[in-house]
Amino acid sequence: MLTVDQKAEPGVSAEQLPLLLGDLVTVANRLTRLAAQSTESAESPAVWRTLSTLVSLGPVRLGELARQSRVSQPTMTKIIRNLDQVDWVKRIVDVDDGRAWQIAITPKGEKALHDWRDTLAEALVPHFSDLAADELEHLIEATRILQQRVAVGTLLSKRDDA
Amino acid sequence: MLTVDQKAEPGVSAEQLPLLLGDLVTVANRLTRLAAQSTESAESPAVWRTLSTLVSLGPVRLGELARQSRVSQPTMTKIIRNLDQVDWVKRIVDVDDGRAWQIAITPKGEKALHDWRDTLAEALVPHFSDLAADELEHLIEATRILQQRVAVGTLLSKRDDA
DNA sequence: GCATAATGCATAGCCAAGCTATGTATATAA
DNA sequence: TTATATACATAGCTTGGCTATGCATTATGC
Repeated sequence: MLTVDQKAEPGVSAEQLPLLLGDLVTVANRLTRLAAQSTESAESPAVWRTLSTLVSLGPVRLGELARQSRVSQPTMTKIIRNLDQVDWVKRIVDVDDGRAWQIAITPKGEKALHDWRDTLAEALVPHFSDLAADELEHLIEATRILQQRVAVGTLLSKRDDA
Repeated sequence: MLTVDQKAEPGVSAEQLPLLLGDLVTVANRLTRLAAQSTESAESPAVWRTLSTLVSLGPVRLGELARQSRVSQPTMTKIIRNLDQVDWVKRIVDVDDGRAWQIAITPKGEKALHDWRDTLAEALVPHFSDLAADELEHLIEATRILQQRVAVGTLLSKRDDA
């Protein structure tokens, strides 16, 4: 019976997966808009995404930060210039390479990110506070799965590194 | 036992929900970037989001479209101007109100959206094709839940309409 | 019916996040 | 040493965001 189940499931995902992905990406973008509008944040998702990456990875090269954020290097240069100006990140000379910078989040940047997350939670909780336990479980697991799958370098083939 | 379970769950969600929402919004934004980068789409998420809304809702007023997309009206005016120029949407005189327009998606726009979704699926499937059946189930359910919750007008309190 | 207020959309102006192309300095390879 | 590659900055462009304002139409109040 387990063998039969395993044979059946790949077929299901092969049929459902493409449709799911379209819906998933669309609703993800809607959620991003909901977050932006409900927090009335003066900063953009790119800012929070960048700061989150620095918290997760620690100090990292500017180019690597761009890669992790899935944006071009000049875009990241611009984002960092803005964040540097408000002291949310700092540039550290990379002693191993005279061309490179290490970018690190500052305590001020960590606080800003923390504040944003608090504001976000407060704004969004009313949309989700009546979730049933199993629904909440789905969201928790889906978040975990997505975090794993969107992480840079996890593609099954080498295409993601191309 | 059911009563005990129900009493326990609200407490869990009250503690976990804020943290989950921060992670969820962050990963949603990452997914949007993954989608944009892997499809190499010349169009932005705002375009696909707008076209998707028109498919879902049918012809709708420009201002209502802005509201459904959670952007300001002038922003939507700009987006529609671009979509009108490439014949992905059409403007229809609103016979009930001389100030208003009805905006509808064209067959050409529907095809463009369909093509994008195909391209998206093709690009993203390698990231998700090895999902276990239960993982896939979590994503499917989470997508359904999010679609419900980000829909305009579903907030528990009236704040979303303010 | 007329005056006033409200509404729907367009325009204006600004900013930030995206991109590709190019430039400059440094590091690596031959 | 020279040629090539790499890391980041700059330049220029576009689009999606915003608020403020303008204009025409509609709704409301008297």
